[in-house]
Amino acid sequence: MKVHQFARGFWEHEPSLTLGCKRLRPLAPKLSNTDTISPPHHPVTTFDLKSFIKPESASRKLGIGSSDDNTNKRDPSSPQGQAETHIPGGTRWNPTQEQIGILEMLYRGGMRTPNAQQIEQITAQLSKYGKIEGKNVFYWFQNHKARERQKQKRNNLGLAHSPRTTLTTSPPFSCCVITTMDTTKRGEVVEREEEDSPLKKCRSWAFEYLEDQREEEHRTLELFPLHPEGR
Amino acid sequence: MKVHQFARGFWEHEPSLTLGCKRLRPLAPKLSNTDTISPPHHPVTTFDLKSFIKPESASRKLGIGSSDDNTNKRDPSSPQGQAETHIPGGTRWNPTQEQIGILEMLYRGGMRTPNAQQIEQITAQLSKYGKIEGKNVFYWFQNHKARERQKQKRNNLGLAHSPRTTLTTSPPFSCCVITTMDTTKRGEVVEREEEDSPLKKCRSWAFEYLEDQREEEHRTLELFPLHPEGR
DNA sequence: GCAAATTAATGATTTATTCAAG
DNA sequence: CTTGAATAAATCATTAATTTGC
Repeated sequence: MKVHQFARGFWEHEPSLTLGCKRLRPLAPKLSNTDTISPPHHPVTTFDLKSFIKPESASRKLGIGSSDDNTNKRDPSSPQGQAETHIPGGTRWNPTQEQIGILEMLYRGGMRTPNAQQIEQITAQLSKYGKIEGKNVFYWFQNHKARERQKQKRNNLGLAHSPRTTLTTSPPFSCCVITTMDTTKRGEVVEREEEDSPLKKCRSWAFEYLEDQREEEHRTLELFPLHPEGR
Repeated sequence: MKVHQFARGFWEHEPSLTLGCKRLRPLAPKLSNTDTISPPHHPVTTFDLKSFIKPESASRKLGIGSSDDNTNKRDPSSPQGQAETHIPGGTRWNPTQEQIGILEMLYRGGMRTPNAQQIEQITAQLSKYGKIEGKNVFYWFQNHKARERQKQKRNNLGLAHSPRTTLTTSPPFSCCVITTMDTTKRGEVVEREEEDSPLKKCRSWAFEYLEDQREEEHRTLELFPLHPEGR
């Protein structure tokens, strides 16, 4: 691996003096990290996070085994069927097929920037299919939205205009392909796990969730913060 | 009507504040931030949460319209969807003198992007001087950093530089920028300690906090992902 | 058939912009 | 006009695909 990491964006300061004086004092043994003090957060989202990880450091290993409280649970009974095993213990979120499916469905359904409450609910649902945190959901929407935009922009450049705006990308939502699914509701884990079952459930949940959200809008909405997360 | 959810702001809520809106409901047992923050032990805390509000598009509105979403989007005339949906009482943070003082001190001390844990601690401290939430702290750093940069850029342009490049903008952090503190910087602005304790304490806290942070860095840092958000 | 070496995707952060409260 | 808040755009970084040499 390489770790090149240089300060980005200095268009703002020239190489004039100081360079040499920059980092005297090691006090920031930040390994190879950025200059800031640490990891960050987000606008409203704040999630948190891991901080310094040294790519090559051997220390970080996945499975550390000790999973204290929250550790992952890697889906409960998930047959998942995939031969794969990414049980990462630790790095970035690696979405499962089901999770992606639900997210895309929500996206197609019109969701773009879910609020905290929605994120929480979505996360709760998705966690049935694999380890996931709220921030992952948040990021997914941010990235997906941005990348769909890029993609689209690229396409537009190629061919401008055209009255046909039918796009496969994000249909109005109402129409759904999902409808029927399985009437069993989003009941929790239905034990019958067939290969189709999981996906089916996902779709079902997403569909209902969107429906609920729509109703919510009509209704008043409670606003109040939700809980924090207890840390 | 609109009233959308507005969950904004939860990040960390203060125990008692409440905006006067409807926010009954105790919700989660958040820890009191003023209290000690050390929970069991979490490597880096995780804040989580966010809020984001989608004006109203998400579900319904979008649905009906044609897929304009990807079609053109980015219509210059229509900036972003934010706007509207403003809560009545929702007001924005109005920092007190003490709070600003501490924040600036931390900034001068090199802090630029505090992580969740740091934000939490800072917030706890600042809440002694007025209502404040974690996100306010986060935003403050974001904005301050960005605006210092702008300011600096403007200056550079105006003066075509000059050997003096005050690096107030983004010092790598290591350089001791901090020294100032109470050593009587210029003596002017500082009202000296005679003043009352408030400011003094602020400075004192900020100073010590930075010191602690530095030590922290030397010390180990655990790396490994961390837990999710609890709940 | 593998596994190092590349490359393509995409998760996670940071920076730039925008909007509006005061 | 200042600046808190929120989003979008740009980047960075890591993982999964894919390719390539053996």
